[in-house]
Amino acid sequence: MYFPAEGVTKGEVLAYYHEIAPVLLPHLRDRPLTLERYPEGVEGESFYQKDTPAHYPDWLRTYSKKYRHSERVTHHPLVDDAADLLYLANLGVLTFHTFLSRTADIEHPDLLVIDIDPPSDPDRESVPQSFAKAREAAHVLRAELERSGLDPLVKTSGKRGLHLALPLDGTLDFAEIREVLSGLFEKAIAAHPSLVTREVSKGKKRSRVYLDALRMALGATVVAPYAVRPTPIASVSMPVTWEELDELDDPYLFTVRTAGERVAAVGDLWNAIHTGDTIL
DNA sequence: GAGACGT
DNA sequence: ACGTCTCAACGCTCA
DNA sequence: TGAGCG
Repeated sequence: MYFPAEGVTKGEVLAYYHEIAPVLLPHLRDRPLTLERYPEGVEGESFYQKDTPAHYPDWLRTYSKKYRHSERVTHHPLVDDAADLLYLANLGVLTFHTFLSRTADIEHPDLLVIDIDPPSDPDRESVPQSFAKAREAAHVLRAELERSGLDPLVKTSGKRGLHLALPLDGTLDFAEIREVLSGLFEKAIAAHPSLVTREVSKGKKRSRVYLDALRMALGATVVAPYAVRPTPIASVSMPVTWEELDELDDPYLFTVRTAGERVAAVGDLWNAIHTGDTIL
């Protein structure tokens, strides 16, 4: 029993990943992964795992990376097919976190992600209220990008926030992307100072949407679209259209129980990530 | 979830 | 034969 | 310098 509050079992999680594999796999392909594991279910202990222990099967490819403050080389798992995906899901992986670059050119991100992190003050703000601010901020960032002729994709994070994304052509490195992003954020903040901020507030209470350009870095990760999140209801990160977003007032609407049917109906709304080649 | 290690 | 431990890590800000 | 944060 992985999600006791909803009665969702480990078997259902595996069935979900199996069902969603055709749209999920292209987003994982060749991206080093960080795994977020809940081997005893969502109410049990959890841990992040970057390295691949020696006892993992040898058909599971890995990407080796030496971290500055780590003695050893870390062997990030790579997912090529449904077997790889299900092997890892069977270890209790709920959330797959992906690099923003691929193995072929690890220094140059092919994915720009903007994390819309809504206000978090449970005393002052309800989930619908803070999500409304996240939607507003998403529109502000979208409008700013559109001025450069760019139209980002959007998805729910599966928790309270939103993720905007653009495919990149791999010309710029992480530092250069951070610089572009900083400029974009400054413009957004200048236009809407009461809505968005780059300041981390003390006491983890915040009334504005937090924008963090530092998340575009080698080794930093983002929650993959369609990934399961460790919430009581087994919510998932779900791509949506901008029109849908305006009608959406529950960031937790999509779950392992409902996502399959939706994706069968609308396909992968983030498919453009694989074909686009935005030049910033 | 599973191996390493300690008791 | 069990119980316990481990399984990430960057760079900011504030005390 | 170190803990806390995202």
